[in-house]
Amino acid sequence: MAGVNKVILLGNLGADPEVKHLEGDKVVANLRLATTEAYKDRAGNRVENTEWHDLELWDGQAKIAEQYLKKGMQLYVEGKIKSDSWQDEQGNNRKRIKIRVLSFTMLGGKPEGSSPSGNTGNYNTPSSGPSPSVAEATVEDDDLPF
Amino acid sequence: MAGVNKVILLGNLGADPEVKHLEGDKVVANLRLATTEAYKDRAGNRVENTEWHDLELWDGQAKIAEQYLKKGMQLYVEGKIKSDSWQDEQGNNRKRIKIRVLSFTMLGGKPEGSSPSGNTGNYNTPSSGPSPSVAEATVEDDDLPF
Amino acid sequence: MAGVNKVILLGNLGADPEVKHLEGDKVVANLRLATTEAYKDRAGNRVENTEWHDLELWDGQAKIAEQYLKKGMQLYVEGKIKSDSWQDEQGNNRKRIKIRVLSFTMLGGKPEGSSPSGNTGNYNTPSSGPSPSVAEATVEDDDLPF
Amino acid sequence: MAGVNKVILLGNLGADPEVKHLEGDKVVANLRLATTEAYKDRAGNRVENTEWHDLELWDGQAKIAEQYLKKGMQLYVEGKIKSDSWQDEQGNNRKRIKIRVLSFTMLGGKPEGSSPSGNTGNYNTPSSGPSPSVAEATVEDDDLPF
DNA sequence: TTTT
DNA sequence: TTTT
Repeated sequence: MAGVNKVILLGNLGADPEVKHLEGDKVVANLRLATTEAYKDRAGNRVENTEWHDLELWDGQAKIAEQYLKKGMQLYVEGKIKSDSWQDEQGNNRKRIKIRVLSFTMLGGKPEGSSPSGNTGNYNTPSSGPSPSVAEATVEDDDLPF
Repeated sequence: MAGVNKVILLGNLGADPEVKHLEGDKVVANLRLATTEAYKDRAGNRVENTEWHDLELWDGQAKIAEQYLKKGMQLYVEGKIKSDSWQDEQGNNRKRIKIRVLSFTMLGGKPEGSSPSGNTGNYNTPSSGPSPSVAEATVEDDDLPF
Repeated sequence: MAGVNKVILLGNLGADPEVKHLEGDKVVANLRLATTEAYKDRAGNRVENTEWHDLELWDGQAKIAEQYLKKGMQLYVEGKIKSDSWQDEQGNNRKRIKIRVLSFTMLGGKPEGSSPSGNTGNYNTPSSGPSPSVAEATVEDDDLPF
Repeated sequence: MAGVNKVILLGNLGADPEVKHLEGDKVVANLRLATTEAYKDRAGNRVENTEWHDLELWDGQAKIAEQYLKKGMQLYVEGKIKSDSWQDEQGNNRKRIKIRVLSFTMLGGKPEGSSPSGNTGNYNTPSSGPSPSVAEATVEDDDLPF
């Protein structure tokens, strides 16, 4: 029976993308995305809970990620859960879950009013952030705007 | 920054729920849900890909799961990704991901290939399926219909 | 700024699809889908609330809808909100909203145990429901399995 | 049968909230949210398509909206489709659809092209934007942080 | 107008 | 390891 396997995330990148160029023109990008949830506990104290997600993007999306995504940026992502299985060095069966990204939208990064100064290597250097022509587009799977 | 961490699944249960009654009236149910995706490969052959998800439900939801959910049933689920971290016997840091269920809806059905007659122990024995009063309701988190 | 406009529905068809074959091989199907919500009011009485949605499918999807979808069937749908504007006979500006379907999954129809007898023209005549080859596939936009 | 009726939107507010304080402490806020989609047409030209959504929030959410939401802000919204029916002045049956908001998250920002300085009356006057205690929280239905 |  |  056909099913549904859908993930929707909105959070911030913990690091710049890690991109690998494979043989046959394949490209894969891995991202770490943090989603933070805030609530009050029984004592009324504000508690924050952060979940880290491993995202995987391929080909056209991976290239866009490589070019535009930077540590700290806020991202909206749609994808699906995918598990990888392998054996570790001790021969144990291991399983890991990744989010295979199907589309994403860049929402910008640190809010306006924050000081961009001193952020060498930041996503909004050298000048003013992602180029509008990309920042305004939702990036679909296998979309190749180049 | 507030984020979004949302999972939507529609699939079939691979087994009856595993339910644990903990101290202090806490109840937890664990479910295995399969979501199947079908597509054609480059050669035009139909390929099926099944992903298995570990679901976790608590308290009121866990009790409903214990009473009504059975292997083979079709389920619509909303929840969020939650990771557990621990050390295994060899002292390795291990991480595992579960779907914390926030609401679910029973859709009936059983997986294809099962025998529609003579389903001893099936979810719709002894007579005619889940009681309407529950089968018709979406089960929200911390909902306690008893 | 790129945005998100996403609708997820799970409900039952109120009627067979209405299909129009337009010039240039274009096909459009219109569906009425009911989503029902049940809750208890303050007095503890069970209340049902049904919302009716106008769905629009095009081309390949429309043809699948024409062939397989029938009144009463249960459907999972993803799409987006689209508004149409026009002037009515009195010259008033009118606006109407439709759900443009991007993918759908057939979940079957009336639950097992219901009597299919006497349902002439029903979705599960003459024998045993939608053909597996289609019932098992999620139908994506512009997907043409014929 | 229990169903699903879910809407996910990410867009910008076209105006400040319209808030009405009703008898019995009820409060309702109406918002206009634009979601913009960009794509290339057959000729390769970039086309933008904006859809406007009518959002409705009640009580605690409406008060938060009144206090913090301003024209131009970027918002992530989850809700459901709700239709209102009435008769217009000519006695025609009319129907209108709103999005009943169940939770929302403020993402900051304002639409491109707006002037970042001299924003009198803007959402980040008089000083520095939404108070962190609210801006960081997702606002759930019937949540009353006051 | 669906479904339970 | 992000963000506020």
